[in-house]
Amino acid sequence: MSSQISSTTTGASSQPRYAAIKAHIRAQIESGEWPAHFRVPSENQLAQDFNVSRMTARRALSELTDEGVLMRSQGLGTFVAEPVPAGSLLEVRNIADEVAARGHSYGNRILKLEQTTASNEVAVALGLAEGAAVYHSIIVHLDNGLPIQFEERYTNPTLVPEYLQQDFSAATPNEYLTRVAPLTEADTTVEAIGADGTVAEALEIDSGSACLQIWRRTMSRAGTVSFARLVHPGNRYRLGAQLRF
Amino acid sequence: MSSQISSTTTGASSQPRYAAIKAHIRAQIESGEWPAHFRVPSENQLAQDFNVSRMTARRALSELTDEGVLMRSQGLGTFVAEPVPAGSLLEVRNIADEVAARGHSYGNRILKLEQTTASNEVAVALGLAEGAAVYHSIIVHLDNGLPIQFEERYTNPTLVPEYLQQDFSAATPNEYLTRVAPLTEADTTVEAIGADGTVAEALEIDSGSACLQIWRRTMSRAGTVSFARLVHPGNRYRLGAQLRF
DNA sequence: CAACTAGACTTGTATATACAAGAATGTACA
DNA sequence: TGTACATTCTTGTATATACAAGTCTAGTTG
Repeated sequence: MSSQISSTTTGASSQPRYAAIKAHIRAQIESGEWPAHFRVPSENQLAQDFNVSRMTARRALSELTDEGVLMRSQGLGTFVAEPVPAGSLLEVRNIADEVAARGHSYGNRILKLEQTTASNEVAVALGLAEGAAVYHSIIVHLDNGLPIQFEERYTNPTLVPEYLQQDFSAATPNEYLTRVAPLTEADTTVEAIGADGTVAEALEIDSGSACLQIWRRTMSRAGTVSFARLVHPGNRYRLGAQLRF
Repeated sequence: MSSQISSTTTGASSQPRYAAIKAHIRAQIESGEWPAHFRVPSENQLAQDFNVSRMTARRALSELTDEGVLMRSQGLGTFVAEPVPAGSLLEVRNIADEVAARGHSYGNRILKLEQTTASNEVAVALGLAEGAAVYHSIIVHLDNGLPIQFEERYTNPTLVPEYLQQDFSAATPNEYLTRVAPLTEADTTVEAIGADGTVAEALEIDSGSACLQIWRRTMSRAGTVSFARLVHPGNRYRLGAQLRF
């Protein structure tokens, strides 16, 4: 019943031997044969079944553990892990939609809309050379007339050439960008900061008061589209996410 | 010329030998000594420097590669990867693991561990009657001795009766809870606040300075297990997430 | 019966060794 | 000059071995 691997030589050709063991285990789990908490064969057992050394069998189990597929416990054994949530919550949502969903009126103030040269930080984030031309916009979003988000955005002009000509009082940058350059990926970082002078004035809050700052790099197939810094007054905004296991 | 291993016994005591190598490499990178794209010593070089076998040095490099800290290329060498954002937003992760993953030492201070009665807010969150008995704990988590998280937690005693008897210096509440009551779902809310007196003192920061506050309700099959408020100093913590579309 | 102990598992760490395979640098030869 | 080859780095795969350490079971002992 056990599959016998014939070739003695190590660096066979196509794929390493531990990959075959990983594939086998994955197949059992995906077929439902091995449910969550099922105890998978031990290292020694797998080594025997697949005719490899224990260290090779171990590698298969270790990698699957790192990948969240299995769980191991010294002395007990190796078990199939709970299925992962995988679902990406915390969608990249349009602030205007969010305000509308609350039944409030949306508005904005465009503080800046210009072409400038990329600083080192911006260049790295957008994958451009330092000093390259980039579009730069600063917009304050209003919820029932009250500032709710300070948006500073750097956009890649090679991917979105008509950015500066847009009417952002009609459609937000986010809305426009997702239409012209469908997103494939986004890096998001959340941190707490004290508002500096510029932000405080724009959001009509005291300088130094706690704000939620979100950095977001959005990428489409062609490259990094845009790099935005979104600042919310701490007491007027919350980020929510629901995770499932 | 071959490395002479003095101590014959393998499992020394505190931490494995490859961990020391990982920590060393991390330190060089974090100090700026080794910038992005810097070529790190080869497996053989590290093996010699740290007086371990090549396979042990290799393990350190491999794990750091899996963690996104390094990049390897057969025939060329091992290089420092582009810096990536910290913390992971989506997964409900153990703060102790997160600290350990950074190669830092974890510690905590238990400020409170008691049984009390549920306020209205707590009762609603846990699905209990107002005034019902709940467990209440306050713990400060340390990263290299520096406070990095203030954790205030209310736990449902009907689901986790032995909560108060746990030794939280050994396993964090998160760790313990996920063991005894496997999670099925979690609500997470992130906001920015100014630190109040209690939090400021516990985190050793100035009162009023910006903090990331995370509310998290964790549910298992049997009901709502726990309701936690996690406060991070804004300048010592970031939440990151990578979303795919 | 309870408590301890010894063994038989398990995973975890560490080493020494071998060969495969990618990449760079030199050197010899046409 | 330039191509081909050998050398020497590097990382990647695989094995055999040893001991450490966690967990359970069965047997022994008080």
